[in-house]
Amino acid sequence: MDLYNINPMPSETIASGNKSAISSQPASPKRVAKALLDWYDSHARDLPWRIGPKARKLGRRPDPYAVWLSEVMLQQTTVATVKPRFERFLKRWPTVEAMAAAPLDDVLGEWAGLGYYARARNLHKCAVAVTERGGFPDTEEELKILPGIGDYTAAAVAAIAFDRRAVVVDGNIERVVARLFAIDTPMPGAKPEIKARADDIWPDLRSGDFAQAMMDLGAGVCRPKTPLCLICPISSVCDAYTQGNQEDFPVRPAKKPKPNRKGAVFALCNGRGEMLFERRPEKGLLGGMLGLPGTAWTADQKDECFALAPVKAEWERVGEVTHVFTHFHLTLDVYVASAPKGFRKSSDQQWIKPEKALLPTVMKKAVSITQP
DNA sequence: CATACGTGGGA
DNA sequence: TTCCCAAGTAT
Repeated sequence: MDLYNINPMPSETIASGNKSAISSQPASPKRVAKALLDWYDSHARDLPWRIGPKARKLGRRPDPYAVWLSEVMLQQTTVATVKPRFERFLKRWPTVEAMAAAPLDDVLGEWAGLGYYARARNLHKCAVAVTERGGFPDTEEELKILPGIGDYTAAAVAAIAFDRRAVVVDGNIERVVARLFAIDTPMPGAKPEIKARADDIWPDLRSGDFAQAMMDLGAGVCRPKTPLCLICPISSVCDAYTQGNQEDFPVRPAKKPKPNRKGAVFALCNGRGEMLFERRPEKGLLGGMLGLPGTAWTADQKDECFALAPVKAEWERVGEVTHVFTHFHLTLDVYVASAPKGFRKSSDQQWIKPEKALLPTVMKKAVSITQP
């Protein structure tokens, strides 16, 4: 017998987590929403971009700029990673106008290490667009037009920053709803059904708090592995919990294996402790970021890669680095040389002290093994 | 609809 | 170690 497949205990005997739990039927949408909002009132996470439920009820609203910035940073990125980076961004550019006025390369540099660099390019583009129109739009429809703002972010900003009723569906809410209604359609086909079921229980009031309540529940209670159903405020109306198979939802298709790719990068050093970097093409992998010059990254490694080196020199192989991208494994040979006399960098290249270069992680790894 | 697009942390 | 995946978007 599954540990969790039991009847709900009397609320007094359960951890303080679900004092606000729904105790009995009927499980109307309104009761589900109330149970989650009550739970949020006492269990909301304290996050730097968030106005907590108490202050929110007193009329305080979060800065749309901060909400937007946090939502973009949180796309496919953990809260723990985002927290300090969000603080740095907000300190450096306190307003959307300030960010819009900054050079794109500064925004990319501040983003270095966070991944999915199209987000940073779109972040800057969006800041410019918002500044031109005099501020953030306050509807889902208008938000979704902006660069880097899709279904999720448009709904999240509309709900959290502007208190619009918007059905917000991220990975957490997807999981909560899939379990709540035991939706066994495989992802991503289940998305329309999940959105519809979320819509059913979504309240007209406190839409933003409800979105955050669902996300907090998904992150801390209705977790992907070993969900804490015993302290869940809505376990008694959860179909998956009733069936005892909460971990089976949502249903995900088997993942495909990642192919291997190889390449080489060339670390050219000058006499001033600097290294030669170049700006990567605007589109594609690590687009717009600084990196070491090198070969393309392909399935078959070529023996003679030195044609792609920045200059003919005494290249010494110092080792290799491995890195895992979303869709492939990379092994990078790393070569080092001193710039020959009379070497002239091209206009798209720049000399930077390696410890000061703002680089994507894979490039940081490559640079690190060139250091003594 | 499928694929490209990063990274780090936890089990 | 290996696998999973975290507040997705663009094409």
